[in-house]
Amino acid sequence: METVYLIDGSTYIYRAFYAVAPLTTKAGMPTQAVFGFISIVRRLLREKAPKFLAVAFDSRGKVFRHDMYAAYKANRPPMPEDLACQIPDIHEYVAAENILCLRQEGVEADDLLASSARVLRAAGHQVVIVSGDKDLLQLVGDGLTMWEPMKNTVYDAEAVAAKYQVPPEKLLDLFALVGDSSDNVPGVPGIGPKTAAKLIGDYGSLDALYEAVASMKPSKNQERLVENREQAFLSRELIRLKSDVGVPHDLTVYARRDEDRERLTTLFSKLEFHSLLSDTKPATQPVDAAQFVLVRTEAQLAAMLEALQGEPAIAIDTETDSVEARSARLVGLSFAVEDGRAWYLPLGHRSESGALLPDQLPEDKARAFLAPLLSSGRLKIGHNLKFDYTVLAAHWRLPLAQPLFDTMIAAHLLEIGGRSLKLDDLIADLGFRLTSFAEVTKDDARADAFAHVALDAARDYSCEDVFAAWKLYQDYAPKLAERGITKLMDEVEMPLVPVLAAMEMRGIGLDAAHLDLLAGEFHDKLRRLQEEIHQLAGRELNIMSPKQLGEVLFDELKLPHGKKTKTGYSTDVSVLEKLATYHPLPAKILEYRTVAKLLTTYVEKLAGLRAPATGRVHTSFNQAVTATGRLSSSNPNLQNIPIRGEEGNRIRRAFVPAPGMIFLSADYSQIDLRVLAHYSRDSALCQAFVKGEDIHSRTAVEIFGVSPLMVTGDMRRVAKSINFGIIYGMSSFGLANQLNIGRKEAQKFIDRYFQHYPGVERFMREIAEQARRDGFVTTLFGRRRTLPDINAKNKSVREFAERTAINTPIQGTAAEIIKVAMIKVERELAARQIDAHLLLQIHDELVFEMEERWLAAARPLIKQVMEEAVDLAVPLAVNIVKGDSLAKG
DNA sequence: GTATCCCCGTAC
DNA sequence: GACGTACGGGGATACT
Repeated sequence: METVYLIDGSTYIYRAFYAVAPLTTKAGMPTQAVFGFISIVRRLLREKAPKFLAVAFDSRGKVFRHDMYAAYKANRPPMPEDLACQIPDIHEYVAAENILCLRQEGVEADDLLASSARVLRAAGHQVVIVSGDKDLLQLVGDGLTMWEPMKNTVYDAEAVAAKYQVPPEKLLDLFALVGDSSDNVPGVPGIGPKTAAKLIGDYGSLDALYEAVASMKPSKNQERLVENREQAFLSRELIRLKSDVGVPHDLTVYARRDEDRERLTTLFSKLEFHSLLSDTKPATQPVDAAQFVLVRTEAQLAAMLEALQGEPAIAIDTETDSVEARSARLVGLSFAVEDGRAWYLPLGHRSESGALLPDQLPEDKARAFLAPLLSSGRLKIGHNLKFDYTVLAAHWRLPLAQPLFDTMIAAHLLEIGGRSLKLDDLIADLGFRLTSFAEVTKDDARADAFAHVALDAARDYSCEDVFAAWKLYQDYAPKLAERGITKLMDEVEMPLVPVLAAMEMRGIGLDAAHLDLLAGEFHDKLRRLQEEIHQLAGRELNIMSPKQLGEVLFDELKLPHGKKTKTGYSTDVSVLEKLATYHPLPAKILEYRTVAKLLTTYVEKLAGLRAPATGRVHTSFNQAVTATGRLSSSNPNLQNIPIRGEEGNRIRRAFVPAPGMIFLSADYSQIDLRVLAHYSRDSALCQAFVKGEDIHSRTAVEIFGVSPLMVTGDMRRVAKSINFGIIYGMSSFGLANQLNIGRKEAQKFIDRYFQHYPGVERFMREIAEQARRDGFVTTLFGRRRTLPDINAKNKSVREFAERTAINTPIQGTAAEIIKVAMIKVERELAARQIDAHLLLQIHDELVFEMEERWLAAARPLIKQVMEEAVDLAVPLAVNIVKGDSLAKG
């Protein structure tokens, strides 16, 4: 018994055409459907490694269903010319890949798939249909599943039943009632999926339903059924798949054969699919351990260094006994160079009793030998170098010197890897499979598992990893150059690595007593609020459960419900605030939520993460997470510490400088709007910044048409909302919601805004056009964000991509500016031997720690370096304040 | 019991 | 549906 994959070619041609960003050859020949189609097939080949498969296509022209029903698919526009011209290349690809192609005049792909599935099932084989077409779900059953690669979901009989409320064998009857507007199959008008599922569920089948229809009690639905009887049965025949068209019975015909490399190469060259071209070269290559050397003695270490001598670029990896770099001890170090040679230097392998194993050089000796290399100006390559940097700096006081090349960050810049940036996953794309950590440690769950791995096994594992990093470098470096972001990599992202590592190592001080005080107070307050809430609700409930809250508010108290969520009625702030006018309960709930949030997310979390010895918390600043190039912070997230409200500020007060030190906080004033001014060159906006005006007041002057002296607090508030909204691509609806005003009025504000800042409107229009044309947007330093949905058919999906297109260059550029500032500030402080150090970055703000005596020198220097970090069309402005905690004001 | 989704709320 | 980027807590739900 074998598993056969049957690919629904036709739907994927269409999907690829509409879903993938427009792509053409240099000469303008459209290619995105071919590319998208190839991507799907390649993914199947890679992930499922099918031994047997076929792909089915629709035939051109009329099919038998047109004879049954002239209007079949009549509402379908003809295939767009841009797509039609790609069809031959798709067939050429299937042929070159040597995959069985099913195609027959007068028959649709669905029928071929149904027929093929039937004969294969009859012969006892498993069938997996690769498709996103719901009509094919009627085939699902014993031994036959459907895989939807776009969503990566598998449908078996249960999944179908869960989705449609009827088992797959009754889907045909269900669809007969519902119809299908895309194929112009009528069904019974007025009957949707819900009603249909109920009817089929109640009566068992379409036939049974119609037998009973006469005796049903009169209703709208009954009328509809009676009136459209013919249509329902016709619909069923239209949707019913034909499973007896001629298809190969012999399994061997479906067997996966070797692809025709030359033919593929020719095709990919013609289509200018450069990334696929390189893919075809190394199919799968085992990592060759023959050139992996275990370095046991001083002589061997000297020999290794000798071999590394002439190498301009060296990949490095550290093995440790902990995932926490700051506290980790070194277990080993590995090095790799271009031709596949790699070395493993064991240092901290231990017996079960904890004693060091023999055949390992002493650490101080290793350090002395390696220091010249690690401090040299040669390129050091690694995957997640911040980890290795931290281990070496914390453990050996030996920071890795620039230049660096972090393959994880490079992959992120190149938008490679989807959601996984793990070394194993990235190197798999280049055709290598690595031994997993679980394999080499034999599932040893101890934190220091690697220290107990035998030396030979550790050598192979570590050398594989460092070899992989080298290979990634080889692949990524030219791709960065192709995108024109080598400078971003070399001059921004890589120099930032040591800066972030140092910030993480320093941590920030926490006042434990103050946290304890807050915890006690918040607990008391929550207890009191809980009692009051239960009193007002008339019963006990879990206040944190939106579900239970909804029951009390909307079912029991009958308060008016507003917007819905997927699972019930919303109970978020905006809803509860409105309800507060009807009943005292919602206000109490809001208060409870606020305090609970502060207690669990901040007070308790921070107290738990304090390092006992120092009382400091050490966040992780991640450089390869966000789509725009911002940093993110986790464990704990120190970029979302509360700032609004008195209680939030009390949490900020828990962050304190070390004894004898002070904080200095420097934040960019309106950096996003200044970037917008730079991009748009809008003269009013630029002028406002050049003159150093309060931008929100200035905007208020413009949109309300009053003199500067007449601007009220309310006017400024409205202007501020608009200024922020603009950066996010907000609509009149959004602004209206934000300001609690009518939509018309909101639109009026927006109109007036654009009237006075016409350059901004032009910028927004042009960036969206550019995104539609290129399929991506870029930042000042060339970071690219691909927008797959920018030409989507679905309006809300497309509009979301458009807002992203507007926001990303602004947010991304602001992120780059502050990154550059961080690098320069640290450099300048060090050059002047000013002992002031970065602790935090909060997107537009930098927090430093220093002794008071450095303040006078540090303050103007930091301000100047930040303001001059990059050269924009408008000046950058920095506010800078001293503090004895993070509290504001 | 664990993993994941969803809702909600905090920051810029 | 309607305002962009994150992280994270807790409940609800799905899965093992």
